[in-house]
Amino acid sequence: MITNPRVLEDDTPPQEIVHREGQITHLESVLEPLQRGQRVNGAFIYGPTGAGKTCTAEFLLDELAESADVETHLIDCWPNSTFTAVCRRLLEGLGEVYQPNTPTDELTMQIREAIDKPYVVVLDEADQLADQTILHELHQNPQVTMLLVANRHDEFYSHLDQGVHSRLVNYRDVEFRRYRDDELVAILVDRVESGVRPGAISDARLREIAEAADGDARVAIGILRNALETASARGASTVDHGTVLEVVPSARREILQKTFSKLTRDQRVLYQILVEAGEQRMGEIQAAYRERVDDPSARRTLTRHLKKMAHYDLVGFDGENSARRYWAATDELYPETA
DNA sequence: GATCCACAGGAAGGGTTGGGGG
DNA sequence: CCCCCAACCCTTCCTGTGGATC
Repeated sequence: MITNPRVLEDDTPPQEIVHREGQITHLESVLEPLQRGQRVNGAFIYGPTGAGKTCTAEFLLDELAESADVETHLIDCWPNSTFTAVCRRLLEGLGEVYQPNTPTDELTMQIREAIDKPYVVVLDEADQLADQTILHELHQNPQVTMLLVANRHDEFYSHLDQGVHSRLVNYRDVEFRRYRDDELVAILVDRVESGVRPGAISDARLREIAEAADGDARVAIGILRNALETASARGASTVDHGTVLEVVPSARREILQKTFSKLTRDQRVLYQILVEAGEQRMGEIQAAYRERVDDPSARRTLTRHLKKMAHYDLVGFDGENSARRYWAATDELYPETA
């Protein structure tokens, strides 16, 4: 049934980017002066997960690298949130040797010297940067064009310090909204055409998958793959309605599991507490946490964890200051660890 | 409306870790 | 093998603010 498993992985780039023409045109026009060797400030790309931000950014980088004399690079700031970590990725991308324990000002100099022609860098998950010095540094380099990618526009800008903020004012904003169902169907069709035996899955099934995915392309592709694998394991020749409905939870759980695996012990305990107790305030969470852990971390650390988990969409919260309440975003129990 | 409380989140300092050089 | 240094994560301290209470 599946002829090319690779195209059913959510991190495989699509044959062609569908339904992002507006954003692509906009970004191309922003980057266009690079073709004539002129300086370009950059852009701020924002929207929910699974809306095609990273995918589109990668596409633009490839396109640029082919058409103009520019160096391009994409850095995921989620695992590279510190100044040094980003510098390290930058240097590696520039073909330089990164020497551990180099003082930060030397790293800065090394990067300045290594950038000897126009350089376009995508900082994916830019809202995860713990230190904004790198934004400052890259911005003031006339050779560098930054494409910043994050989930929420206002949240990102409000966390910038004044100096950086005022410099990014003239960055162009490019919004990616959730995909509509018909757009998700088009994305799935693209995958099916290049990786699935013709006739194995009908348009009606693809539409059901799109509806269940709730605007998230990554989820949609996950459901598609699960449905095909399940049907084919049963020896069926086509995917039926029941199979789609049946695999939705496991496809979602699969994505959740990936996220779970990145959590620390403290984060797992916090999540468990929220699943079991429902909506909680910080004081209650901390009390429950202290009962379960021998060497509890401080309150400040816990709020940091919760914030981070909220970014993963594992935890939700609402309210300001003393009115704040946290809850688990799903009711999926943390898988037992041996 | 004054006061207190609970909390968020910034800033600064310390402990720990790990690589490099003597 | 030991010391130094940088990084990084955590803690402590602090300020600001919304909500509750009287």
